[in-house]
Amino acid sequence: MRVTIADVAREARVSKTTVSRVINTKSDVDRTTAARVRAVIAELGYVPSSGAVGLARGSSRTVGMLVPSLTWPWMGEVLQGVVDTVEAAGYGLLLFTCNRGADSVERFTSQVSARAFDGLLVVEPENTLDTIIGLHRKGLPVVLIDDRGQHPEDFPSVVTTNHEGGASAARHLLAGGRSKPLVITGPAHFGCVRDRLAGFVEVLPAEHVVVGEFTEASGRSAIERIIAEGADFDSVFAQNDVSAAGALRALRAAGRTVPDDIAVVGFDDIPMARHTEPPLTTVGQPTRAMGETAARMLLGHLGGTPAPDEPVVLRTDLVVRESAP
Amino acid sequence: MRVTIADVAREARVSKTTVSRVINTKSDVDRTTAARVRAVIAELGYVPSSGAVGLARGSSRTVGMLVPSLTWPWMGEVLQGVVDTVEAAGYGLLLFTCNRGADSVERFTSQVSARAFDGLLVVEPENTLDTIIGLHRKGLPVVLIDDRGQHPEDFPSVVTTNHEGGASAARHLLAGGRSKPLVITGPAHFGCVRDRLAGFVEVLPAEHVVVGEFTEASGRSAIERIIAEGADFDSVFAQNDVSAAGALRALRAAGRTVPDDIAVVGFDDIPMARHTEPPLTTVGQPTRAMGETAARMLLGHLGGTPAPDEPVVLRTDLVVRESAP
DNA sequence: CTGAAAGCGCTTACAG
DNA sequence: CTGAAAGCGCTTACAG
Repeated sequence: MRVTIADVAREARVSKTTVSRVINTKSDVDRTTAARVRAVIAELGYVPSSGAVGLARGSSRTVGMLVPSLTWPWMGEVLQGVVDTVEAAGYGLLLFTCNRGADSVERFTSQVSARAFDGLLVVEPENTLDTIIGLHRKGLPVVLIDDRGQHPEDFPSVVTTNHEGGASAARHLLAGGRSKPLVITGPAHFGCVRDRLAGFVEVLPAEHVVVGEFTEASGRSAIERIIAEGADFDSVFAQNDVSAAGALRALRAAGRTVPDDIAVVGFDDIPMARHTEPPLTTVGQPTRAMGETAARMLLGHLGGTPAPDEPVVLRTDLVVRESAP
Repeated sequence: MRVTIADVAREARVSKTTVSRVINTKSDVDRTTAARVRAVIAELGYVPSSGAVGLARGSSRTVGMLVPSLTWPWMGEVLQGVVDTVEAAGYGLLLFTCNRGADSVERFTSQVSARAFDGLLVVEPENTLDTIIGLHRKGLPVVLIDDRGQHPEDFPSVVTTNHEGGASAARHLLAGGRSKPLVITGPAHFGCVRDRLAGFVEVLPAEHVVVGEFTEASGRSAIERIIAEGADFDSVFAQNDVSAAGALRALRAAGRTVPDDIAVVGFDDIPMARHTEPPLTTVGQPTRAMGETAARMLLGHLGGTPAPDEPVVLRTDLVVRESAP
């Protein structure tokens, strides 16, 4: 049978109130009484029921996290950062991915109403931003981990320096003597895509820009198309590593040598980047730090610190490998 | 203010008992009464508090999952399989990684006593098996996702055909005309390492066996060492893809061509496997299915279906790519 | 078919 | 410094 606060109270010959006070280390408990209660707690192996505590206190000491997918290359790092931070604070992490359409979004929002968690971290799944904003308006603390650069105003979020990241890629290529870049972007409606491109072309104007889809296939076909067109280019800036990997493959298939003929720079620095042939120079995103920072912001908010209304900006960093030395 | 069952009852002019019966679709409620209650529920946007329900019912409709790391290449797939299954059943998923030593293991076990979840899925973090077994003995439903082949007897678990996987790699190399394989294993104390090796050598005896660590560096150094020794080999079976990637790199550095000089086969089929140079032939593990299966077993157990006492075995499948055509 | 009441295991004014 | 009692929002015998 479960050990309850009543058992502890009886055994220690005090009231449940006093036991509660000891557990929650309130002042105003006699030192020897407190010691006796603690001894009984240890002896009985008592642990407060999280459900009961949550009900009585009106909070669950649990944080929710909503993500579009768990298999994206950088998601593991973000999650790890979140879990580490949340666990260290004594909170639990409830994980959701609503990838079954409207139905599952609804299921998710009902968990919110059920008060299953006190606050929410979100990497936005496609078409859920309105829902998220709605929940936030209704009082749910939310922090957005913004991988797309399209957070609404005044919304607590962590972002990275996409513009500067693009610029750093351009500076690196320029310093390496490249002047005719091909840019393979991601989907055009993402803010990060616009920012990375803007940062890049400010430093190094690009005659060739192909809109990709952040997929290997789109990276590959961008190269195939541009080569078929007979375009003249000496370098590639792919806006994520996955499409950069596709580009590397297509270049090799076309008989172009990387980096001698064509230098290639990616974006993200996912684990795969060090295993491509040749290893990929890329603009690294601090994925783990993004998770940690977002979690800290949310926990802070739950603890009473007002969330910053400006997005928190984390730095990207160029990682130089063989594809663009 | 939160809408409670009392609000619904008042508005629908019935007792809380009746509302509860409607929510939980018990029989014995007048059709028109039920309809009226449902209408009020919809109108008020009432959602039962998960904490209160859990407390009253003694269960949380939440499953816990304990993993050693969230950044391992195949963990995302396992997690996705788990989350999909658990969500579809209307359960929540509480995620734990106790990678801060004994301290965090303790924190985790106290969550168990707190009844934060009804059952546990675990990919065993180093040195926690005893704790897990202890929790299971005390009545916590547990299903082990066994990536190492070292589950105790009579423990509900899902495993893969490591022995057959090793054998399939050997058969493939043999069919390709290879006869002098080098095997790069993982840590010797893992059951899966022994099984994969045993399956392999039953088909194709290996003169050269190097104990690795499932890391890129260990794969690389295994090749460097064996080449330095002047060993004669025409193929490599690396027991995971990460070390196979290291092997590919070292072979290239040593001027050996893959697959012409040396054929290479890995194990796992992580996403990276299709991006190595050349793309890696590998023994695929059904990682997502492992997660799904384990989750289904656990949910079934929570629902009353007795858990199978034999491990559930999932099939590995050879994926042929260019490194060993 | 329906409801009053007790109970799940805590916390928190309130009173002393 | 301590305790009795009410309350958090549900479910579940029990009685009708």
